[in-house]
Amino acid sequence: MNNGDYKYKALMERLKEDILQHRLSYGEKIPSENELAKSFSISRFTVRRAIELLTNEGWLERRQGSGTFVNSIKKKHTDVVGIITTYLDDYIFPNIIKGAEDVLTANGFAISLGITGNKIEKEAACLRSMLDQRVDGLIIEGTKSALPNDNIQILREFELKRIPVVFINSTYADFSCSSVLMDDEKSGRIAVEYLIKNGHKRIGGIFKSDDIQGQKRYKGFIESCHKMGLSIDENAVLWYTTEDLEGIFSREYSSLFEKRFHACTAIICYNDQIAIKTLELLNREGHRVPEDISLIGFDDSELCEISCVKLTSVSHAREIMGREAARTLLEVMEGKPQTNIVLPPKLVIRNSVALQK
Amino acid sequence: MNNGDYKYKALMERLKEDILQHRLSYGEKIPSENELAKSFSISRFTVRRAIELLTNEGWLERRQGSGTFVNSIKKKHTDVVGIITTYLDDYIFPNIIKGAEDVLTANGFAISLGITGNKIEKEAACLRSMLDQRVDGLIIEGTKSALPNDNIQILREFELKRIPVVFINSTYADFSCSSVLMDDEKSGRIAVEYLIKNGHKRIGGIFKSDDIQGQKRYKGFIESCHKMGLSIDENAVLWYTTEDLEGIFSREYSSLFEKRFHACTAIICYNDQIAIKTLELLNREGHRVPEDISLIGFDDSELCEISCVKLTSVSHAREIMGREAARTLLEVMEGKPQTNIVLPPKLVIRNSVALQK
DNA sequence: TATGCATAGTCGTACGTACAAGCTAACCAC
DNA sequence: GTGGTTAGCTTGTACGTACGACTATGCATA
Repeated sequence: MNNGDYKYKALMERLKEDILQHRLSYGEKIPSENELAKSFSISRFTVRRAIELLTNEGWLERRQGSGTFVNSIKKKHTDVVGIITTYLDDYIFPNIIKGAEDVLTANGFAISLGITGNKIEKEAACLRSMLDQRVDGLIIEGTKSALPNDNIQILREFELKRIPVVFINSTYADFSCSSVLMDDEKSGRIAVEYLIKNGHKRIGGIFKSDDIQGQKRYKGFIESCHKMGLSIDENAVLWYTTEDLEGIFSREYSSLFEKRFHACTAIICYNDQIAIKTLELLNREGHRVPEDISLIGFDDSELCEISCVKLTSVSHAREIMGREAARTLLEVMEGKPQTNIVLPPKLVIRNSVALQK
Repeated sequence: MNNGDYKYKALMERLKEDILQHRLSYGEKIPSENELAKSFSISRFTVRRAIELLTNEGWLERRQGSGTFVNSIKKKHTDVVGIITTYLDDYIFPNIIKGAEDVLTANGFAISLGITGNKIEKEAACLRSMLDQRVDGLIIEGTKSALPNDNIQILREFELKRIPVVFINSTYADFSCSSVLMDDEKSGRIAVEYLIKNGHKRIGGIFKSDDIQGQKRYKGFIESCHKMGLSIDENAVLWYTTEDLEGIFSREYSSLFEKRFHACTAIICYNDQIAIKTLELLNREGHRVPEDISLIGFDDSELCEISCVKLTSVSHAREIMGREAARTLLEVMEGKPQTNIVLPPKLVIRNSVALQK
């Protein structure tokens, strides 16, 4: 025995490895303490120490009078699943979480919740907390998914510990796992095609740059524009980040707004929240929606119905996304392979788009 | 040593008791293994076994070379706080949860979420899951708070394990702990007084019977009626339970509705959800709100703004309740005494109440 | 065939001993 | 006084031994 590598630790490692390599399989009885002691030339005390620690960690289960058995995976479960989203209290997030909650609690899982506020440091804290809590699985909506993200390091720890992860709404470029997404490019295309069908030719857009969803919706937007033979005025595409949100709709910036969009007959807004803010700004500046300018949003949230002008929007699956994410997670937890689900959006027509003559 | 009561368990119990009774205080060094062995006339091996188990449970901390110390409370923490509410995705619940989430994560706590759907069995499952997860504290909105509830048995386990509990919205009659409530009686009074001020004399009500909030709002309702010299037509007070909800607003029952409320000029509805459903039913039957009949709701939720007739409602503290509940919980976790906070409601006037001539 | 009992094998508790590793405080040399 | 050394304390690892508690199995008996 050399400095630091103790016999009981060696035995623990050996047994763990045997389990991971399936030399010992779940439910199987391992050799008795005396046998292990003899074959490793150590005392029974030391064997017991190793087995005790492995039992605490959930690898083994001892039955007095019978023997020691490799634990079935189930027993290692904490029966807690983590859900990390950017927001909780507004917009479509309560619905997504509820969908997941429905499925998970029906399957006997408790839920640990993390809210990032779309801040990378908060995401890191949430992820680490989930690891500390030893969740059995994780549903996560990525934070600033279009930017390089250091938290992938922490996600790799989930991989190492064989904790399944399902992404919703977006994925990180450098991390492969299951996902449940909207077909955001299609959403973008649907929006543009509807506007063009209504005679609009000069279409502006407001998109979120730090978010994959924003980029994909933009991609659908330009694709459809090209396909339909419309040129894109890059001046009429406004990009913003999470941190810009308050600024761009403030009074100081309304002249900027005017300048960028004055030639447009319609604006595609990254989501309903932006669409409503745009609507308010336009009204403030004396423009009427949809008579002077048409608006279209995304996600078909409750916001669409709140304003006086009911907002036309491209739908988000919401509860269904939550349910699908939970279902996918449960499948992966049972050993099934990764899957990537893409949900189809639908146009929900209301009153914010007018026919352009 | 007699059957079953082992020496190491006896020592464990003794040490635990010493800690709980503050004969050993946090951070203090306990006698060395050899001393304990001598004074209890057991071997050092047995002492080590007891101390090892207590260390695993978080009571003690060993430092090689220094000694064994009573753990400061902090170390026993899982840093997880449970939140159990009846619903999650709609109404005011996202706001309440968000308020609590804000405060808790700012203080380094993770959140475990339980949703009961106002079902007692689901509440039991949530509570047990929280115990399994060893949460450090619990914020709970009671399920069917006006009915006797067996889950108090489980809540007593929280008491035993010294896990602080804070109730929101309502409390259970037989279980005393901290709470953050709305002043629901006052809410009821405010609603009635506003209607009376607007000339209404025949006021009906729809209240939830399985819920303390429902009973308190009703109490405020009748108190104010008596004070203002109005008699109450019991026929015009409709009680319902969680399970009735779909039924009473269905088409088959609209004649019942008609019969109960035909003499009323105004109806006080248990909450905005009920008010909106009542509004829809009344519209369906050809009554106009507020011209033919006035409506008033509770909780000042987003629903108030959604319908074509904006709903006058008595406010709920929402985020503030969540924040206060979290703040209270953190205080109790730090050893401060129980507190019961009552938040004041406010009337939010919109368009669903007309002046009665 | 069904029942009950003895038994061998397993883990659980408990003792004693020895030495290693880590920490602290007292001590001594400067 | 300062700084390094060391003695003596603590917990950690490891051995051997003994017996108790529990389980499964198979044999003897009814």
